[in-house]
Amino acid sequence: MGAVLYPAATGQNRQVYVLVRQTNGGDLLVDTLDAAGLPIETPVRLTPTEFRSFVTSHEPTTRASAAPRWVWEDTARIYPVLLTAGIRVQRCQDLRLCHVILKNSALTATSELALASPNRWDGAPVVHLAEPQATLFDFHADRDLHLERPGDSGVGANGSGRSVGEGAEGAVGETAGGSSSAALLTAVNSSTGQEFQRQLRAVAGSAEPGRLRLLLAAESAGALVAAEMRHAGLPWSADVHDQLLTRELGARVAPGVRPERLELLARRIRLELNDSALNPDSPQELFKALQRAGLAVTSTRGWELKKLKHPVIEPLLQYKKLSRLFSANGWSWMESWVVNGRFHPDYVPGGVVTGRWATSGGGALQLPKHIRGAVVADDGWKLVVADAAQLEPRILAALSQDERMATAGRGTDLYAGIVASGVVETRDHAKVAMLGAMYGATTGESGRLMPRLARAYPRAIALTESAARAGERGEVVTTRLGRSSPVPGPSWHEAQARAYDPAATAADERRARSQARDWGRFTRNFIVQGSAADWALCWMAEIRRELTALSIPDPSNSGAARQADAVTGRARAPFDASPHLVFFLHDEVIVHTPAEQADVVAQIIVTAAETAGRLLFGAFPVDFMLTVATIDNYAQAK
DNA sequence: ACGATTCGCGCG
DNA sequence: AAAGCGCGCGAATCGT
Repeated sequence: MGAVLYPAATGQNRQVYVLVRQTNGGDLLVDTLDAAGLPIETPVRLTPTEFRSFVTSHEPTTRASAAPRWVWEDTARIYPVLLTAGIRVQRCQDLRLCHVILKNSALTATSELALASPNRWDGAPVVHLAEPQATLFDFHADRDLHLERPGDSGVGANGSGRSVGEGAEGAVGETAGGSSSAALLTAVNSSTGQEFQRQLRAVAGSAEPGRLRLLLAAESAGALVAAEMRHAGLPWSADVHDQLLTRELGARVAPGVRPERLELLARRIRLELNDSALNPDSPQELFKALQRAGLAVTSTRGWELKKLKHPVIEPLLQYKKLSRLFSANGWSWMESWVVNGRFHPDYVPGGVVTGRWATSGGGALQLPKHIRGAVVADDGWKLVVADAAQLEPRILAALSQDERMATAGRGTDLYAGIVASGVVETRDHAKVAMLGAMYGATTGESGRLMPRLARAYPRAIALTESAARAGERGEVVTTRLGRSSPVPGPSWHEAQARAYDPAATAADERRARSQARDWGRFTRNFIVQGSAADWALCWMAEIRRELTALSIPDPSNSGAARQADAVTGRARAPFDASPHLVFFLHDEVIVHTPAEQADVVAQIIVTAAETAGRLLFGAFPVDFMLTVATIDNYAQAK
């Protein structure tokens, strides 16, 4: 395997960590640590205001100086407050997210961290804001740093009304006894400090410290990006959106009322099905009405209805389409999530077991294609939209070192390359066959085409198969950078055990086999989807780093302007003047940029993809092709 | 009445 | 076209 460019633990560029902890009183305890995690300066206790100044003064103002890595428990909690004060940081280690990775990774399975009995670092994920307005937009600049976990106010899970300080640093046993400030000021004695030490040791003691170090850095960078994207928001034209809704649904109506077009369609459906009381939103009622009309359906799913011939089908499909638009992305959605021309969704880094992000509000990852025209760049600005083409097959080629598959995708659409190699006849077949290989299809067209793929690309297919077999045995699989799949739950193991019992019935065996195969399909997909997520995080982290560098003066470039407002002398808001990420969707990013910088941004995105490929796979010759478009609104992409 | 689950559909 | 992976969300429906 070629040399892989993982970051070194130590070296010329000595890493400085700044450990940030919260106190009961709202102050912050800040320790500067060396690369080994040992204190190198006297710890300081800062008020929130002092902390903001501290962060600002420690972030580099030129490209020549290295940024510290801020080490804190939870980026989602602390970083929005800094952003609101106009402060960005370059790097961090999010202990909460990194803990999850290290706790589960097969690469650190024997570490002290992984073997420890469950503690507060294994707790439930933070509760995210349901209403973005609550703390994000009502924030007053001179209000004190506010580190409460938003969802914890009111009725908590245990109803105890546990204070922030207790949750963060006290009342967790580790600083028990003397919670004097002297004790709290000792980094190594704090829960946060101890956790950081455990994480450093887990990485250093693993078989692949370089990969894990990269993964933790990328995951943490993702947490920064998620907070920044939510803060900046996706440019959103409420006017365009409203016009689209009005055109499709009719004029806006009061909540709880069906818009005109929906109501008319509902009446037609009732008429055609001869059921004057039918609620077309009720699958149950609809199913019965369809049966009564003599339609042999097994469900009310759209794709099943599409195959039928009956006067009700057309209005019904139309109704389903429009009611979806109305309920998922209608006016009430706009009210909730679009503020001052920006869509502020709540991203959840690490929200998916594979390492993909999830959302906990706003549904940003399910933004329907037909409303993307409402994503409109500001005047004088552009959207640079980039999509990693056929990312997962390319990841599979690299993971399995399948040079023939990599060759099929070199400089071209990978599916087209498979066709050109004579493996299958059409691009569609190539795509269906590849998806089948990565998802574990056994039947249908995909199942039929798979064997041809296996003959042409034995290494790639062997990898997906071995991942599936591992899952069927209940084993763990691991992504390129070290994120491991969860182990199946107790009911899975019980089902397997039952099948081996002498008294097992045929049904027991069938159930066990079926569940084993289910889990195999999960692990089969996990290595590909998860490694693609590894790649995408590195890609995005690289993009972010380079975009940030654009706004940091280059010391060799004399006369570079400081990022300050000429009139007030105060730092500019972080995102109102320079290119920044505004959207991320698994294998796609959008950067909002002043028009004159769009070309530079596009180049940064392309270079970042190459860098991400090298970071994961070293010299292995696989292309990560992008489609890049500089446009005014998102509907113009592809 | 209200929380949990199911259905259907949006995205990759 | 509609199986094969991963999600979130809203409305209806189930369960207590």
